[in-house]
Amino acid sequence: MASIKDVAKKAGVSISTVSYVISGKRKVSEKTRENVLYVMDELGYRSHAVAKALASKRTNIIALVLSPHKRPIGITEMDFISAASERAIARGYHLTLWTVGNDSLKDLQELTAQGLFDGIILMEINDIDARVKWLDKANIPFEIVGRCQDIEKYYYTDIDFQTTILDALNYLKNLGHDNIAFINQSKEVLENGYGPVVKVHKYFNELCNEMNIHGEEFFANASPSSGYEIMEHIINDLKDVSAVMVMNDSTIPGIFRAAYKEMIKIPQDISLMSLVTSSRFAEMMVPAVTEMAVPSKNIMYDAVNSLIDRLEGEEQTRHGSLWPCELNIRKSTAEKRKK
Amino acid sequence: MASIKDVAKKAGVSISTVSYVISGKRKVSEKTRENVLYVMDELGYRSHAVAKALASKRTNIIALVLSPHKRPIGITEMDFISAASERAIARGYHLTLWTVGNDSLKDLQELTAQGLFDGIILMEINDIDARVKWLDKANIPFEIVGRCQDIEKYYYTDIDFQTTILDALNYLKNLGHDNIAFINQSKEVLENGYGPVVKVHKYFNELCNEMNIHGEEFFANASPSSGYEIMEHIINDLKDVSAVMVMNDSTIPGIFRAAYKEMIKIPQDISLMSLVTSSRFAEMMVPAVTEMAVPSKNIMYDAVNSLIDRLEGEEQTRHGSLWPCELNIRKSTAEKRKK
DNA sequence: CTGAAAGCGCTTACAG
DNA sequence: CTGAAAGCGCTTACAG
Repeated sequence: MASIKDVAKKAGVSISTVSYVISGKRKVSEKTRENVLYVMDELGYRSHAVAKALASKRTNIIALVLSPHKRPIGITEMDFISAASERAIARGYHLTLWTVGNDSLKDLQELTAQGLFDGIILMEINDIDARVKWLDKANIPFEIVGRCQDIEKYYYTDIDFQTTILDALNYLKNLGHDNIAFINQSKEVLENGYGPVVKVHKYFNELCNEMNIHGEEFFANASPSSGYEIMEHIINDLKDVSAVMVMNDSTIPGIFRAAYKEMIKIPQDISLMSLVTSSRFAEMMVPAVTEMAVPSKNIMYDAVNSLIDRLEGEEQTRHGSLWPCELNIRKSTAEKRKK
Repeated sequence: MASIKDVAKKAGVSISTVSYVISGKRKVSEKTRENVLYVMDELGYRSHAVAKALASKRTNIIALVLSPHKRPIGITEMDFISAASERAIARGYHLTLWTVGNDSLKDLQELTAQGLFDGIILMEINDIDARVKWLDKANIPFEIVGRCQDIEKYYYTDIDFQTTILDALNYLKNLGHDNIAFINQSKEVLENGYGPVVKVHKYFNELCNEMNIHGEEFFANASPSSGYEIMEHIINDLKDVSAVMVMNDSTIPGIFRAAYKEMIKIPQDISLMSLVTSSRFAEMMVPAVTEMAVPSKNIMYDAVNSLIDRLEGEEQTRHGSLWPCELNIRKSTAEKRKK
């Protein structure tokens, strides 16, 4: 519990000198410096984060905002969180988790008013997002993980959905699949303008056209039963479909159940591929699911670094970066079977 | 950005009066009180968390310590984290995630020295845990999620493993299973004294004896392939085993794979039951797995409440509480088949 | 019932 | 190269 005052007294120098030894913001003679350092070590001095924050107007804490009620925290979200926490700590910051309720704008205002956070990382972005506008106007440093309207005005990191869908379709097409069903998230989420769903919806349809693939899109709730229903429909009514793509992890167990019930083998009869998933999830399925895996580490490293760089006043050349998902070929996809 | 000073000036009272209106720690005449409240609202005053923390020596931040490198964060951990964050926010606190590296004691010392945290929640406890002793000696309020040596000296919340195993064995026995294989975590983890593994190891063997069940315990790494190997062995070499119990989520996909390969049906030929799992995980399996689900909300609510109660100087009657896992019967268990 | 003032442990302009 | 001092925005004993 030694304070800077104790160190100063014992070292026979002023408080400011100790402070400058620590921060390096002013030249200190080598002799005093060494002496101060020695005393600091002897007393086991650690700077008091709160006092430092009050004086310097910097807390070294950043907040990650999540709304678990709107979008439950799954493995993918968890990967984001731990990557962010790791990166923040590595750069000398703390990461706090701020789980907001329904009125997320109001919660965000509460959060920032306390002056506890140097910066904010916003996830689960809608195309028109009141929080983004407010943070911008309030002049609070923030980083978007996702994209929204006028994204070029802000700092962001996101998945490159276009490349992701292109890579996925290419992979399936090379296996001979040219009639593909795609299970997206719910229509409601699409209409709310949730970025990933909007983008994937757009690119899937565009790229199928360009690539001469017959693509049919379905919207499912985040539940196994919803996946079950749609898969039943695909198996029974759409006999030409030979591959199913999903961007809705929760439906996957239902898809397997329907296939099992209808005696359809994955991948022999129908190939299954998951988009924007966590590897840890895809590996848990039996058979393990071929996926386009979210590069969560890359994304969060970028986001946290960009935010902290700005907080520390570094030059910013970058405004945003996009990371495609990575193809992990596992056991749920195979060549289209000859009829 | 209105400060307490602005409010005081505009309301025509002293700073201390404003402060006392906010805290309620001193009687203020109804008239002044209302006036101050009115001005506060008008100026949109919010107390500055950092200044408040420095003056009051209370930051209202608690830290949750995790070591993701030792024990990757799965769905169960995630449930703990979000329950804790939710509870903390509901009580006016922030929850920060502190992910420590290999030398977790040193990291913990760093963490606490900064004076940023009012209290600490420690998870992933070993039977002999240097961090517990150190926190105790340093007189830092902390709560243990788990148990260790001399646990009655500390505050803790944990799973009631004895009841959990008892309930699980009873359930299986009532289905006619009296020859049960149990897949625990690795021998290494057991020898390191990791609480859940030590306890389940003990109770499984004790209770099987008492209940006249033939129980055989296996130790597996946290990987599908490890589950695959053991399940192959069970199927081929232990023909009398009719039920498998697991406390090692990561092995489960491997167990299913081995069953599938050996043409063993779950649950018709062998029942499968998972212990200390998250429902979200168990429901993802096909078939959905019968489990003893971790009551993560209850546990974290208890832990966070107990810690905050102590921080706020409330009387503590409770020292520790134990929560049994809850039986969720799903599709992976059935009556023992007649030979 | 209320105010003036010290103090929390730092940072940083000001002065020498 | 270094020190004395103001100030960050609060809380709380002290005084009346």
